[in-house]
Amino acid sequence: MRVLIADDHGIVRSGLRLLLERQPDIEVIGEAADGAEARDLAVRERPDLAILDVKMPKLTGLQATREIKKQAPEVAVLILSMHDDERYLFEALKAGASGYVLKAQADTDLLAAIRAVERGEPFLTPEAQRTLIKDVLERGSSGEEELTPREEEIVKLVAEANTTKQIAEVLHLSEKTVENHRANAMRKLGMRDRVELVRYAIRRGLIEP
Amino acid sequence: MRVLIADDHGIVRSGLRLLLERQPDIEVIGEAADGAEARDLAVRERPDLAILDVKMPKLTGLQATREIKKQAPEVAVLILSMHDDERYLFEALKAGASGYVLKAQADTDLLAAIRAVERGEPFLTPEAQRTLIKDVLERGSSGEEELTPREEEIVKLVAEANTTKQIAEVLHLSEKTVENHRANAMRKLGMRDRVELVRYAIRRGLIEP
DNA sequence: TCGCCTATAGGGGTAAGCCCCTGTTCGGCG
DNA sequence: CGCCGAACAGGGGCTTACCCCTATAGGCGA
Repeated sequence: MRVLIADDHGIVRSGLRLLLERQPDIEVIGEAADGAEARDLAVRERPDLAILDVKMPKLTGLQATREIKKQAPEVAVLILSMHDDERYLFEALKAGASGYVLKAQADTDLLAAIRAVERGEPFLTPEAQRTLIKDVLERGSSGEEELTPREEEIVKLVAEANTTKQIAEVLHLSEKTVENHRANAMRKLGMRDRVELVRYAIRRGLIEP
Repeated sequence: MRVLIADDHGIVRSGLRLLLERQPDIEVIGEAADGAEARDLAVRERPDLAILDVKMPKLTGLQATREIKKQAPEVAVLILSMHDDERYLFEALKAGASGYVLKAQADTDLLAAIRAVERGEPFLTPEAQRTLIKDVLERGSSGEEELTPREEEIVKLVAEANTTKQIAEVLHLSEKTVENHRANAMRKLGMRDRVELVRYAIRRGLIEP
C-alpha cells in the first residue's frame, strides 16, 4: 500500500513515518509540508492513500482533499485533526475524505483507519461517530440549531457569569425553569457543569472570551 | 543522556523518539501525555533533560517546568512550542527552561538545543533571541495584579472543568488548599465564580476555548 | 531580625449548582 | 384528532462552590 504523508511539522511526519513503516505492507512514497505540495504529489504519484493534516500552509487539508478528489478521485484521503476537536468533521466528509482521526489518538486509531480504507470502507473514530450521530439526531443533518433558542439564550447568560437567580429575573422566569433549560442544554451537549458551557459558548461565538 | 518526552499527541512523541534515538548517546527514558504526568516522571526518574510541549492538559509545559525546577532542579528543561509563536518565550525562561524551540524547526534545531543543554548552556533559536530582545525592550510596567504560579495552575484546572476534588488529586493537595488558591485568584482578579475564571483563562491562553 | 507573601491546611456556614422526578400549557404535524 | 417537543414550573436531595475565619512553615527582602 502506497501512502503519502502531509503535515507542516517535520516531527509529526517522522512520527507518522515511523508508525507506518512498522507495517510490512505499507510504503511511504512521499512527504509534503504544505497542502499544495500534498495535492501535487498525490496527483502525480497516485498513492493508495493520502494522510493530510487539517492545518497546513497554502492549502488546508480540506482544501487539498477537494482538489485531490477532483483530479485523482481514486486516491483515498484520511484527515488528521490537529486539535482535539471535531469541528471539521462534516467538512472533511463533504470534501470526500474517507476518515477523520484525532491526532491525540493517532497512534491507536490511524492503523485501524488505514485498514478500513484498504477495504474500501470509511473510518470514523468512536468519538467522531458519536459526534456525527448526535448531530444527525439533534439537528436533522443540516445547519440547524442543536439547542432550542431558549436554551441557547440561557447558555449565553450562564456563560456571561449570571447566576440562576439573575437569569430568572432578566428573562422573567422562575429559577426552576432556568435550571431546567440549563440542564437540558447540558444534557444535549454532554456537559457536566457551567464551566464547560462557557467554553461552548465561546466556541459558538455566543460570547467573547 | 537520559531524556523525557512530554506531548499530548502520541504522534509527536513518536517523532521525537525517532529523532532522538538516532543519536547513540541519547536514551528516551519515558513519555508523558500531560503536564502532571511529565512532572511526576521527571521528579521520579530524574532525567538529564525533559522536553515539554507548551500546551498540554492538566499542567502547561510552563507550569510543569516550574514544578520540575522546584522539586528536581538538576533536570534541564527544553520547551517545544506547538505553534509558530513565541509568546511564551519570556515566561518559559522565567520558569527555568534552558531552551525554547519551535516545533516547525524541531528537526533541525532540537538536536542543537540538546547539545547546548548537554554543555550546560542555554539555547535559543535566532528567532527566539530576536523576540526576547524585543520583549525586554517593550516590557516596562504592567501594573495589573498578577497571579502566583500556583494560582495560575489552579485557574487553568478550574477552567478545564475540573472540580476542586479533582484538582486536589492532580496536584497532590488538600481540597481546602485548592479552594484557597482559587479564592485568592478570584479576589485578585475581581471575579466572583468559576465561570469568570474560564474566560480569563482563555484570554490568557492558559486553555483553548 | 522582622515583617510580608506564598503555600499549605482546616472549621464552619450559606448559597448555588446539579440531578432525579412530576406536571401543565401550547403549537405544530402526521 | 392525538402525539410530540418546547416552554414553563415545582419537589426533594445531594454535592459543590463560595465566603468568612485561623494557623503553620518557608523564603526573601528591608
